[in-house]
Amino acid sequence: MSIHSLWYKRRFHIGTPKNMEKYERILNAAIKVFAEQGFHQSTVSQIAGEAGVADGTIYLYFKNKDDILVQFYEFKTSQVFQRFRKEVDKVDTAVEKLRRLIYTHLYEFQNDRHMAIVFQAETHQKKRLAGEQIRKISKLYRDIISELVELGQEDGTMRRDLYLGLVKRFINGAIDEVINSWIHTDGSYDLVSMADPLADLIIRGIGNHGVASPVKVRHLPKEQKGNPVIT
Amino acid sequence: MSIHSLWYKRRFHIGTPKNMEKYERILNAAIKVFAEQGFHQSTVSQIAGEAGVADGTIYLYFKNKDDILVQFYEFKTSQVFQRFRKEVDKVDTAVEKLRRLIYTHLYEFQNDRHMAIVFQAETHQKKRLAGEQIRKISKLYRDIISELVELGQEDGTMRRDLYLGLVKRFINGAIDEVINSWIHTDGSYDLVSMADPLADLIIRGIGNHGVASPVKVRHLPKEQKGNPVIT
Amino acid sequence: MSIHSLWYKRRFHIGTPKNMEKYERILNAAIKVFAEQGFHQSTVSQIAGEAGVADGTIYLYFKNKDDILVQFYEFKTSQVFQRFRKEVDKVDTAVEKLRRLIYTHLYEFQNDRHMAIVFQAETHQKKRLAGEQIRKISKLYRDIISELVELGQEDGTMRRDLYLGLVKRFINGAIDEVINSWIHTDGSYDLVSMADPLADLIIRGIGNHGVASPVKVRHLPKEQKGNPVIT
Amino acid sequence: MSIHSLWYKRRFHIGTPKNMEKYERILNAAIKVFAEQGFHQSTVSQIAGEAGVADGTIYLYFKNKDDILVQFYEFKTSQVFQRFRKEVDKVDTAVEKLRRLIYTHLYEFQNDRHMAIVFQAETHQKKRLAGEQIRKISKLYRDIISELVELGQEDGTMRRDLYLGLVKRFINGAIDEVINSWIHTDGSYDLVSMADPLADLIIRGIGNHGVASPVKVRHLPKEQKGNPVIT
DNA sequence: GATGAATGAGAATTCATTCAT
DNA sequence: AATGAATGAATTCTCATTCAT
Repeated sequence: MSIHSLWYKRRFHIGTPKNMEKYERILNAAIKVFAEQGFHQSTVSQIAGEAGVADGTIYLYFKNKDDILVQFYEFKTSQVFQRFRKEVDKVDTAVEKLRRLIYTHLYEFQNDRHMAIVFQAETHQKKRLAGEQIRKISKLYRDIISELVELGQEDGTMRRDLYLGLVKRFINGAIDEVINSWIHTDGSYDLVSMADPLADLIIRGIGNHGVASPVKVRHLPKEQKGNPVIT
Repeated sequence: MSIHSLWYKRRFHIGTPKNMEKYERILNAAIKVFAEQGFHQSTVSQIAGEAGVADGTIYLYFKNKDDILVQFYEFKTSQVFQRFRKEVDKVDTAVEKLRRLIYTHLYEFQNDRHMAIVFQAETHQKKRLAGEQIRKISKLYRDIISELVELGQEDGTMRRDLYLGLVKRFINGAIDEVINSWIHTDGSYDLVSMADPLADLIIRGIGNHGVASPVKVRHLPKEQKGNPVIT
Repeated sequence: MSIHSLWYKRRFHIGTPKNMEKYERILNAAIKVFAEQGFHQSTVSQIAGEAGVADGTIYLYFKNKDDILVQFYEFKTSQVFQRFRKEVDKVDTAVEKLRRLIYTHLYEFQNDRHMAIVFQAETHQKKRLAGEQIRKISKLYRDIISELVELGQEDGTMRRDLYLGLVKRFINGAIDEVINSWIHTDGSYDLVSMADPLADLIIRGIGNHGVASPVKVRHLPKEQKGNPVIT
Repeated sequence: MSIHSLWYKRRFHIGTPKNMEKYERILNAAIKVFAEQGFHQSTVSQIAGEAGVADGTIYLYFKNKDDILVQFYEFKTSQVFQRFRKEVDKVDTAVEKLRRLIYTHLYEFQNDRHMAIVFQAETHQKKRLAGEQIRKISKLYRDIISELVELGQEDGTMRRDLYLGLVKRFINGAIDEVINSWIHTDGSYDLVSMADPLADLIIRGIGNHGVASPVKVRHLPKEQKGNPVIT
């Protein structure tokens, strides 16, 4: 009867604990291997070896190699991102929410380095294997930021002249790159300790407002807009 | 000396103009193909086809497939980044320099979309094929930012309490993600128009300073640092 | 004697009725699956699924996948062919015997389409998995024809100038192809209705004897024998 | 430029003689291997080995393993069958045409035993890989027979009470099985020598017409039609 | 006896790279 | 220099068979 494949069970959460254990073992092994070598450089054999199962066993739990990445997002990453939401909901003010988002983000990624590496690498691919899943997660993340900024605008702690679409990317990107750097220095420092200074930068910017000379938001002359003057 | 390979010549720019033309043709074809399919999904045959040369010809100009990516960074990307340096040097104040950096960055990436896509995707891989080149470019970029921030601190337009290592990433990340978003929406809007608002965000932050309630830089209680309190 | 396999019992018909029932269930399921997909395209899992048993159970009743085909011939097909013998024995004249053979053949194959399909397909393979069984059955079939023709020659209803080896194939082939055509048109017409006209053709041939111009059994000129004259 | 694949050239006959030579070498090697082991038991490696090329080379000339079989029918078998048509057209009377068809058929199959084996085996599969090609060839063959019989009916040498659809299968099947038998006895006798006796059987049938007792076309009693009486 | 998860040998296919022309 | 046919190592995936439960 068995079509020799259990992966669909997983999708619908009907697995027995025993199988679940092996499923997670393979998934974690895969993430480790992906983190070390990148998705395309990794072979199914390596994953099987790392998980301590036979090559064929992988295919009982995953449709194919790509599906491992898909499920990484669906099953592992989205768990983490749902935790962001929960954490953010625990505090009330916009600024506190932002701090907590950043803190949790860095905290979770620091505590699961392999996930962090795979997430950062694969999410930046244009042709992504797990496009659907990534889109769902990104949406969740940007929704959190949107809410948070809108709240801040209401309670007066955040500027009202902000283009939300840009702000979301601005915040997201700043956090992302801090994580990236940490990854590429092999996690040699405490990522979480960057949370507060980073939140501070996002909120206050790097300008020295109102102190010495107030920032003159001097825009580039119009003619430069269309074409950068390479004088 | 039956030279069946010219790639080392290229590296040191000793190619004849005629060959140079073919070299660039192949490199551009490769970037286009990489942008469309990702490095690993692209085949040497596809690149050759796009460049209008035979498969074997690729190996007269490049050591191997990986080398194409290496030279993309060495030859193409670094050109662009050197232009950043030039542009930034043209203005004097820190804030102007920052604006010009962002502007040029977005401008150049918007004008060479294939480069932008390949750069964003491949640069985020941990196991990078062109690690050395990327590091050089990143260094160049971060040096520009460092200088710029230090200048700003001297002339009083930028905060003096900034951890430079973090600021660099903060700025880099914010710009990066704005580009990423643009790529993933298929470049449907004018990326360059984001330059000024983005510079503004980086300088002023999102906080509403001195207006209503000044931002209380309230740090999370100490005990939360080690472990996020999931209360 | 931890017997984890009963297949040898089956071979000698010592199974208990209960097991026999499961044995037949699996065999029929296999034939159905083989008929639909061909032997090589069919998987043991599919057969198990069709039979409503676990994959491993198959191996309690059959030595391996090939053995299913072997037993198909040994157990199923040979039953049918023995029925041919019985039917033929019921009538006395050669012509009646031939008619009855054809009729029964078409009748049985029409009534067990899966058997017909598997039989026709697998019997024509040169490297046959069940070679021994097929040979036995073919022998049985040809023996029937031999007897029948010899009888016909004795009672004067059949020509005496026949090369028996050829006649057997002639008859066998004609019947076979009629069944084949029926299979490949998805059994859309009544196969049994072909019995009489087919018998007629075998007995009378297609020639218009003694009516208009008697068939001149004109043989090709000698020189054409060794090599077809492609004039 | 090359997509590393030449098979489409072959399809449209644009190959250079040199490539053509290799194409035919592979095709013949494949047919030999298929004949010896059956299509499914044969591996691409075996074919490559037999042809004296690398495994990958196969894929320059054939889309995939299945395509080898498809092209066997399209390129090799159909050539042979077109020769049947030519031969048949060379003579005028129906009976001569039939003799020549049978003769050529046996002659060609005897002279290309591997082709004969593969043709007989794969053509009888219900789920055929080269269904389209087989259908074309079968049509061609049956058209020849149709014409031939119709001609015979006109010139009075063939019976007018024939159901053409059945006659075609009757003739086809008789020839087929003679070839089959020859294959399965490892071609130990002269197949072509069967041509005349076989043609004779087809034309005259096995009945002893007009000599002793004329064949009473006695049909089985009606009640036996629906259900064979297994008394 | 029955099960079905696990195994791993084996097969098809791809593609970077070479090299004779 | 340029070509592109040929190569064969490497990889994914399948599935018959086993065996602990």
